[in-house]
Amino acid sequence: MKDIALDLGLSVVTVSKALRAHPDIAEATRRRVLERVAELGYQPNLMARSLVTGQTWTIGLIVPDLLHPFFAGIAKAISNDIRGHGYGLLISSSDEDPDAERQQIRHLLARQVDVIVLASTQTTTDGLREIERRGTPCILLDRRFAGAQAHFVGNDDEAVGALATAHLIAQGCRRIGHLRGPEVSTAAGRLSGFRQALADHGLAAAPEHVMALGPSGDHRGEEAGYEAARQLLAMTPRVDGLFCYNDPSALGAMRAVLEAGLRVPDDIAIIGCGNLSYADFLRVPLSSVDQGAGAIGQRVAQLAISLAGNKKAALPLHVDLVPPRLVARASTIRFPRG
Amino acid sequence: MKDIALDLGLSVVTVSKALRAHPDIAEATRRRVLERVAELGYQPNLMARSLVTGQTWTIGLIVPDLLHPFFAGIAKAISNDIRGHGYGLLISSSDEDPDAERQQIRHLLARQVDVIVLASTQTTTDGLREIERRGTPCILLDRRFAGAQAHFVGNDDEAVGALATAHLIAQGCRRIGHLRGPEVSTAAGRLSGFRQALADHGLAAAPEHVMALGPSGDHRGEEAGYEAARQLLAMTPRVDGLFCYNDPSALGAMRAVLEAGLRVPDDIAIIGCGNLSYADFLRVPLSSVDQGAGAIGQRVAQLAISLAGNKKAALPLHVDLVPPRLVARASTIRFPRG
DNA sequence: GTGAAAGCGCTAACAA
DNA sequence: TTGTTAGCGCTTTCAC
Repeated sequence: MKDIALDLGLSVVTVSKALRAHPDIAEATRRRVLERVAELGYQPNLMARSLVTGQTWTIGLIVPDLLHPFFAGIAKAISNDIRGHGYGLLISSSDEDPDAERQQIRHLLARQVDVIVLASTQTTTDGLREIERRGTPCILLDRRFAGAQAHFVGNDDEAVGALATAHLIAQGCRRIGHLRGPEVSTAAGRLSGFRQALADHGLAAAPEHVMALGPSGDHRGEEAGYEAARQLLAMTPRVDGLFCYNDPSALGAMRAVLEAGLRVPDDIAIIGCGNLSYADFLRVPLSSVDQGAGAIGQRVAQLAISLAGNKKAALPLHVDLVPPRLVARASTIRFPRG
Repeated sequence: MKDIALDLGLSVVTVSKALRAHPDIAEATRRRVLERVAELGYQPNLMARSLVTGQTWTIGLIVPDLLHPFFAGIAKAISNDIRGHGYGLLISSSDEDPDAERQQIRHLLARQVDVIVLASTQTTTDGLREIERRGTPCILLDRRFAGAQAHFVGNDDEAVGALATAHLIAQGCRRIGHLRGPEVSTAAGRLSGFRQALADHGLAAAPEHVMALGPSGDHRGEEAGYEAARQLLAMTPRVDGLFCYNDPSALGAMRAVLEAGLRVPDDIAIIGCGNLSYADFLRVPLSSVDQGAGAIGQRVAQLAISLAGNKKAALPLHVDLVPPRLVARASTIRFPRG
């Protein structure tokens, strides 16, 4: 295409420089070039440029499920925030499948992305080896790993658990249960925050009041929550407050409680996590902890951009814990003054 | 990297061919090469390859809002379906902003994507000119345009409207209203299907029973639906069935109806469109028309892959109308057998 | 079956 | 201020 631009009697180099506003180019020539470029609607081939500069202006994102509002929200925020900086976002959904995820990682690496952003479904840190070996900066999202040579942006999950639990305590709950999630950092953090908040108020959870939701994760969360809550209701003494790993499980738990002829929040107050968009419209609007997907996405975008710029000097590992926000609705509000 | 592979005493060419399972390469050499490649964890640079082959194995996707479950579902399905074929998905959210969308189009073009998939927010077909000029195949998604030189995959919106309306009629509604959406093909199609279904049953909508939701689109759909429904309730005679452009507006409408002391579905049956995931958990579970985002995504993926292969011989314009599916819930079911 | 030469579209050094 | 020479990492003829 530059050949075509040579009908200005210039060399390819000059045009190239003019296009990138290189300092040592005459204002007049630059004008002529830009004008002709506009006429022809010419656009430089970014691939070719990348091949020589080594920067692709591409950020790779791998999430377990694009349909999940949390990840979709993050993806949207990243997309919006990098747009103005000239970056593109290569997204793939790993479908909660560790093998697919590894394949995606290799794929992104082959495409020479500048940064990889990864909400991993792996259980080990092995999958990251290849990324490290290539020297590609990596940002872990949401789920944390112990010895990973990667940056991290996600929620402060202990704060999530503590926030929800403290709220239940403030609403007068004293026998608080927890439906805990799978064996990933988020679930562990929320459980730990739960325990911490109880301890801070001189309380403790009865062991049988902490139920695991099973490996279903968010998939069949409603059913898992329903089942777990039914078991929990059979315990004596009964819980009077329940913090659920996520909103779907909280929904299921609420169904179980209502079916048992109990009232929410009077008999049992229920709070979830995720603040899904339907929370307002339920039979009993669901209290929840908002994770701030938008904020997470913004911070990821900002970090990714700075990493993409500094390909050589690896920045020190950055850990960014986004604070959660409590959204109290009818399912927990027992005292109007709250 | 190939240089490194030259420690096998082969030429770059041979390695290149071996990697791509070129026919005229000795099985023995191929083995040696692949072995060494595995040892080193070498991966060919896809950019460099693209530069010479002209195919980038990249599909560009632009949607108005990645957070919207309809588009997120499509994106997820596309991502999953192209994965195995070696394609990558470059996604961007235009945020319902036509200018941002045009910028994204140029960006994708500069990146030499093989196919552009676009759920456009444009009102005219001008934005597509550049795509055509470049000869990049284009698939329009969801929203249709009259004279566009592009393929189309989306819902059969007339069928959406007809399906919902026929269902209301079958449930005994006779004075059916419609909250219609903005001036895009989807809203027009649903309105037209609505009218057609009524006509097919010897009915017609009173003009004052068709209310526009205003330009809010899906954004503040709930409020828009609430407002529109309140106006509708003031009319005499009152509607006994209501087909809403989307689920959020149906939710708002339901709120208005319940607040007015009327029953759903006994006094007014309500159906939306989109089948959002919360529909099951509402005070009155909401009937809806499912658009089949997954199916749309699959068909897009399939079409995109075939287009990406045939860059030279432009395929005949393909129009793929995915049939909608009725999901009847409590908000419309008046006759248990219905 | 293998390799040498040429080039994809662009930019980095240096020279002019 | 502009142009020349190289070369990014790969694939394509087309000889050998």
